[in-house]
Amino acid sequence: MKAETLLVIDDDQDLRESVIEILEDNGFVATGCESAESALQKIKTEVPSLVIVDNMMPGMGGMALMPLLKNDYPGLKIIMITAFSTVDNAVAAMKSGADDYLSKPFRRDELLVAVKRNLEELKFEQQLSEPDMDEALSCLSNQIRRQILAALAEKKEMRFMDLTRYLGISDHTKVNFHLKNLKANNFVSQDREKSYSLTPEGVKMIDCLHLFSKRIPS
Amino acid sequence: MKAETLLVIDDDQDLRESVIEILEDNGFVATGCESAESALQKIKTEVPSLVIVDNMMPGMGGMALMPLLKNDYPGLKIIMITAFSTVDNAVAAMKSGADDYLSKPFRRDELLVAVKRNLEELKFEQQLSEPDMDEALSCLSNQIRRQILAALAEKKEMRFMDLTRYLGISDHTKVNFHLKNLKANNFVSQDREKSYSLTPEGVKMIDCLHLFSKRIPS
DNA sequence: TTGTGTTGTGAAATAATATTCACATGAAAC
DNA sequence: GTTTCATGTGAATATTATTTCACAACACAA
Repeated sequence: MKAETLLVIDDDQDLRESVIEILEDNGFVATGCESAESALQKIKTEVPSLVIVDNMMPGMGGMALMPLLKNDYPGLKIIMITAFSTVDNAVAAMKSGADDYLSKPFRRDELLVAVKRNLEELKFEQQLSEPDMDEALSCLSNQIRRQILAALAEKKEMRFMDLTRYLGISDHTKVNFHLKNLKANNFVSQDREKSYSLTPEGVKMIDCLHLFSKRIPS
Repeated sequence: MKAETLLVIDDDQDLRESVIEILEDNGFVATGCESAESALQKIKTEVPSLVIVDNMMPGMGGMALMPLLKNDYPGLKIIMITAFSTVDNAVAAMKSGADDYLSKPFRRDELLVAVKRNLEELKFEQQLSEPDMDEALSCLSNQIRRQILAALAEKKEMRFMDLTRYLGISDHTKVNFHLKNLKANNFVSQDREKSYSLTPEGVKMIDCLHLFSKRIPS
């Protein structure tokens, strides 16, 4: 995994270089651009993980640049810095795609906190194709298993044959098959009395399903 | 399609009622709650399209309420209003899930513009045709397809062989197979120039994956 | 004891998914 | 024009997932 690079876009050379220095002092790899236009050019050859962009610049301003960047590089994190900050401006910046917003002058640690936090979030978001998501999703991709989870979420605890009848499935071994699968994935557990119930992980899965169906009402 | 309802959450009865009146004068259906807690309760029985929430309230504040709402009802639009607004507070509000932010006191038309704009956005987002859960989940249960979606989300647009190489898969027909699947499910489309990109539904799937990965790491 | 319902196992059959291979087309490069 | 790469198809194969079936242990009631 290659190092994350940061790009500082600001027409004020002093500020730009001092920001770069702060970042480099803290182990980041940072470069600079003096305008939005040159930044767009530069990013074509190397896409940074995060850009820090000034609002007011000759030519294209930071506010106009951000939608372009987010459009071409949706994963890119953007921190906007601005001298004459107002609430409205901050809200507009966030709506235009800024992930964070700093008012000038800012302290060195404010900058670093913002940078680190956003890089953390980026890393987190990039974890999309993780292995244990595999199991969870393939488990959930089966309708009967979803029904079982839903039934257990509803009834809290059920015995085997009650469950199969509840689901209206005639072949009990079929239910058993899926139940075993859920047990193996630790979404369902069986207590001493042979009753089945959701594990905490199972409850989480139900949660996910709810989010899903809310996000995908059909 | 039933009328959109708006919910105004504010402990200040005068302000709450005047906001509701403004909204009703303009043809909206609006109700009120005097606390975050009672709002959570109320929303369980009827989910509004948009909520207007005050920042400072006894008990749970608006800032704490928003993530809860966004978590349970991701489609819900939230406008935060606040008396002592600062840039930092506005930024924090937007990061916590606010879709818009108004400083008190606000003019009647500021409120109305914000409400209308957010309801427009909501309508727009809902117009995208919705995939169903079975298809969505079985599509997402395959790792390569998730990687393709993630790659396209990241790069916005890719040609076939670039995608194949990007994923590090030697057999291009394998990628083709999954790409065809994604195309068939309308998560990915191909433009005139043979480049592949996410459809709006595909973007939604990426969203769902994010929801997922935020929940799974226990 | 005999029957009846519950809860299970494992193997075999079947269905669904995924991978590989052999080949084809058209565009660009040499 | 020949080579090379990008893009793609369809059939054969391999792999997984799911269903079905035959059977068995146990409890409990008639």
